[in-house]
Amino acid sequence: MAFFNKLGSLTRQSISQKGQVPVVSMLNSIRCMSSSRLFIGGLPWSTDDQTLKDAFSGFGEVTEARVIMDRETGRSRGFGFVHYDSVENASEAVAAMDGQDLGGKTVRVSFAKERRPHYQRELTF
DNA sequence: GTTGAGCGTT
Repeated sequence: MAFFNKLGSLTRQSISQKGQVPVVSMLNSIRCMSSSRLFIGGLPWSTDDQTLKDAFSGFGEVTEARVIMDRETGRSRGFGFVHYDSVENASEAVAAMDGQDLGGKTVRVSFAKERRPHYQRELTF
């Protein structure tokens, strides 16, 4: 199952990270995977919400798809978020879409970090 | 008419 394969991958990845207590970053990885929100990086500048949703709608119900726009210029910042109705579907999307070509760019798909209030932005855990 | 690692206005 892709979910547990990815968990093992993230665990090994977190243990090799520098400057962090392994168990802390491992718990962060597990916490991220308990969510069905995905971070999508490396998007072409032309990608919009609907394009993003279409690209990720083959692995389950996409409840939200958003390309983050620059608040001043209104142009894409080249990344976005996709929400699924379940963690399992999100996991399948990571396995299937990470590293794939989308509009000529190689996209990076991973579980999103927990969205935190601004006053906690500098905190790791 | 530009950019290319990152983690989002509610």
